[in-house]
Amino acid sequence: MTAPQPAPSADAPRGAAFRPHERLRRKRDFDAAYAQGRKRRDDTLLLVVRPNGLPHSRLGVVVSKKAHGKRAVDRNRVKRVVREAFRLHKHALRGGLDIVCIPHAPRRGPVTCQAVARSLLRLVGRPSQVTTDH
RNA sequence: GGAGGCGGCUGGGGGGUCGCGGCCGGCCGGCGUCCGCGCUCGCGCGAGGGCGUCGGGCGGCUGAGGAAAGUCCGAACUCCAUCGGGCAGGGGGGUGGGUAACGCCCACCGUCCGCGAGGACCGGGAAAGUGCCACAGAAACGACACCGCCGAUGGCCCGGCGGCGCCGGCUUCGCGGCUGGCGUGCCGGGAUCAGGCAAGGGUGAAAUGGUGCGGCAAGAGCGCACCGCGGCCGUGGUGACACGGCCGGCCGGGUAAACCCCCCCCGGAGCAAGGCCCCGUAGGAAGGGAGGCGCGGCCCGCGCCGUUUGACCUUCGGGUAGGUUGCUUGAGGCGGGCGGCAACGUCCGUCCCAGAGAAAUGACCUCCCCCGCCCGCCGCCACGCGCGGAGGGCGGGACAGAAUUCGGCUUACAGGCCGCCUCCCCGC
RNA sequence: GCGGCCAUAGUUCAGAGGUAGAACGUCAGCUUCCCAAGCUGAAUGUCGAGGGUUCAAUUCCCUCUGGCCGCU
Repeated sequence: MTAPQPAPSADAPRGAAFRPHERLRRKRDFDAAYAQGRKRRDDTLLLVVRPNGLPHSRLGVVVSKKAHGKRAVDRNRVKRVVREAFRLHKHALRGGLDIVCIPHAPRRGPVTCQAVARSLLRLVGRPSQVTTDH
């Protein structure tokens, strides 16, 4: 296997949990990220990244009604997909960051877990993990 | 067999890997506190236990909908000290029931639609008053004129007849006969006047009830029959109303989802309600100030604060987007008995069934089920690339995600299942 | 989550139960050597969608759709 492939996994590895302390839960967390963070983007995601001084990273997801549709079920699906991608690949991402993840409006089909994972690895992937994925 | 009506139910199923929220029970670790024990004169140190709290990990149970949606009604609950009057304002509107309540539900009535099963209806009042009814049309709220029809009756004009009266001419001795004029009478005509009439008049959404017969000068509910309308009476029904009889000839419309009248209902805000805790150069400064605030459109009533201790208002300054509670046992679900046509009520048994908070039910794989398309194979064949069967490949399986909680309504929705009923065709 | 408001020409807005208007903009002509300004004239709407009341609805009523605002 070559560079950052997302785990194609029918059977996902154990230990890839996503706990409440790994989330951005307060408005001030988001505000701090917007005020001090750096933006990184590709054609799938827009990330706002800020070092948080913790041993682990924290993730917040922003899904607007304008970009992802009026129905709550669609927006919730996008959030779950992003969290799932983060959960399965956080070991391959740089630690100690607050990450606000804003998916772009989908063109051609829904937001998929694999596409989000690919973007995360490209934008905030851990450099030492590039060749040792498996 | 075909077409349709109504009601109810369901809303893919099994397995695997990795995850998420909540509750419960152990385990490990940190911190706080308390207890007693050992060493020590003591400060203190060490091992242990209880409680609380935080974090990690393990096990068990559990975790979206019929609409969770829209927020259109109604309530519960909480706060507004109390909710008490009146006005204003808003809402509802056949009748009788159901319900905690409702604008909801059930049954019935009426009108309209459908061959029918059935369906639709914001369905009180227009002789209490006001407003509006464009264009067209003779006329639109009054009806009266206009066009038009008639002109029976009384006049007028024209023609005819000959009855009568008067006057005259011719003839006759005369009676009489013929003839002319006037008046009168009768008949016919004119539609000229008085007058009669409301049938008809391209219109229009709507024109003083409709159809038919009689009647008349022409007509007209003028008369009659049926229908429609109104009134009275009787019968049935709790009632809306229905049926029957008699009477009135019917002096008139529409619109109240226009104002309005009648009857009934309604205080306001909303779980970001509200309670507790934590934090807080804090009970700050300046100016105005005798009244102000509480309830929110107004008034009254009532209560509270204030005019020495300064209520209240304006500006400046300061603090807040933390925790916890409210938070899920409820007009509750399921099963059965009884009452009721039904909505529903009642009794008994049984069950506990999501409680998040940048917001949990997800991701991926696989098998089955259903549907559509394509491929080749087999069988039937009234050969129509039609039907049936096993198989392979591809695609699809709706609407949609709890946020204080219920009762409704409305809107969205693939497919499937069940029950009752109607109409048409065929066979026996 | 709860509560409130709006939708009419390309844009900003009027409007009343009876064939829908203003301003700006657009287009054409005149004027100018040319442009601007000025003058003259013209084009234009399923009145957000569906249903109901009415003879008649953009207006009145109901249901949707889209958009905007507020909350300690």
